[in-house]
Amino acid sequence: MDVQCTLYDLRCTLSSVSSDTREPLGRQAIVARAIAIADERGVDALSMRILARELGYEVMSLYNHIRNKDEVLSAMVDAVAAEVPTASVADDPLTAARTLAMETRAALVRHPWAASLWLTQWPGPARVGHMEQLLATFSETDMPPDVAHLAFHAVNNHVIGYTLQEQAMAYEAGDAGDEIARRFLDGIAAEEFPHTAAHVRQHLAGETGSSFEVVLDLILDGLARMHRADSSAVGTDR
Amino acid sequence: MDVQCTLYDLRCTLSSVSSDTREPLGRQAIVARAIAIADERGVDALSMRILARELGYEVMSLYNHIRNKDEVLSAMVDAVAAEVPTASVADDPLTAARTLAMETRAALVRHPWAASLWLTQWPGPARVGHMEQLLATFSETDMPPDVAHLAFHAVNNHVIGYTLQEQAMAYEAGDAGDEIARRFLDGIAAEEFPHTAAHVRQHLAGETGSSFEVVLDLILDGLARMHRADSSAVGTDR
DNA sequence: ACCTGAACACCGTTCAAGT
DNA sequence: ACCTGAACACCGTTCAAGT
Repeated sequence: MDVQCTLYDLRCTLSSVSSDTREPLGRQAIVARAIAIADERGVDALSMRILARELGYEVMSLYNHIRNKDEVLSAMVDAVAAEVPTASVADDPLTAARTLAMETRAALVRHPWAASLWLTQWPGPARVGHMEQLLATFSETDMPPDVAHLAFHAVNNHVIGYTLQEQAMAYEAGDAGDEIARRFLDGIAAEEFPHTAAHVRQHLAGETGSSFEVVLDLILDGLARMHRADSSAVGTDR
Repeated sequence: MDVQCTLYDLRCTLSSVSSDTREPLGRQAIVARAIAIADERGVDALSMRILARELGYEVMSLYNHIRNKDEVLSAMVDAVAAEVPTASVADDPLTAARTLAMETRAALVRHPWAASLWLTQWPGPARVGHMEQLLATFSETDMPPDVAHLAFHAVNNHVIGYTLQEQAMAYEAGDAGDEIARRFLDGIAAEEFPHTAAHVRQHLAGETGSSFEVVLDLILDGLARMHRADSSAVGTDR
């Protein structure tokens, strides 16, 4: 027993002196590595076993620091939510909402796996903070509460829905996102589906740049108009 | 060899006469059963092994009729797309687009697993038909092509984004969708996140019924206004 | 032509044992 | 306190053998 202790201590000493290249395991290190893997190779390539190997540990060691894989995924999205900068207080509420939407989208584009997890994973603190912020900006407008409620969902849906849709399009293609559109075009009978063929061709021609912003503005303008119509009570709308 | 053939034939005869309760295997039967399982227990509960067992076959038999699981999933969404009734030709284009959006949403609500597959799975014939139809209705308006292109994405994003978002909310709760909202409310500090707490309370109070339609109309109105502004060239907009 | 047993290379997670 | 070997109950898919 004396011997055992000595050997153990020796090993600890040795490893602390040098030789042990791996960083200490912990929730933060795990999540950071998971994000790196998902960024590089997609969420599908993220397994607990691979995650552990890349960290230099065995699979089971992870469970000393996190409850299960779901907790890792939750923490990953929350990290993305934390990347979204808080909107400037100086701006008027609606443009603050606009830039918040743009920044959220930017974060989701930086981490293409995040949009779908955003929907399915239980919201962590950063996500709740993000909600709070968007809701706060709408409450600073003079929208009535029910319109503000609506505004939150409309903007949120657009940000996530648009990004998901876009990423689904580019999913299988490598950097050349066109590849997939071209393959799709080849697959359908252009004479039977003329509008679809034309639509895809518009995409290939790149005539579809900033539609995220255009639709976002359309929604925000619609909301502004809505509450203006509301507050002017009797409609001298036109 | 003679004996073998006889035995085999005998078994075939017997089974065709009675005894063999299971229906013949085929692409259609497989997809139908897969949809039934996903409807009842969710997509996560759908494995090839379970699917085969419920059909009365071994797993590997499935691969005589379909290439892989992905093909099954693709066929499942396409079946949902096929459920969406074609819009009446009598309506004016924008209301036709509106009812098409509503019907699509209804189909996605009937099959809660379908919305996320809609985004990730390669579109089959019914999905292409669905695209074609929505694009066709917008092209029948007098929108310029670029606005029609935008309209397609805006409406599509809303339908899928809204439904996904909504289902994410109700995901873990059983029939009582409130359960999850209440749990969320308990989890956050109401004084730190007042707007978020208020928002969730609005949901619990049920003050949030038809927001899908309201936002849809907001988008469609915005689009109509947009092309009206476009076509009247010089803006006598107000 | 269609069904299937055995096998392969994976999963996430638990539990008891190690230091 | 933290790490880990062995094991459990799953996956999707292939291949060669059966009738």
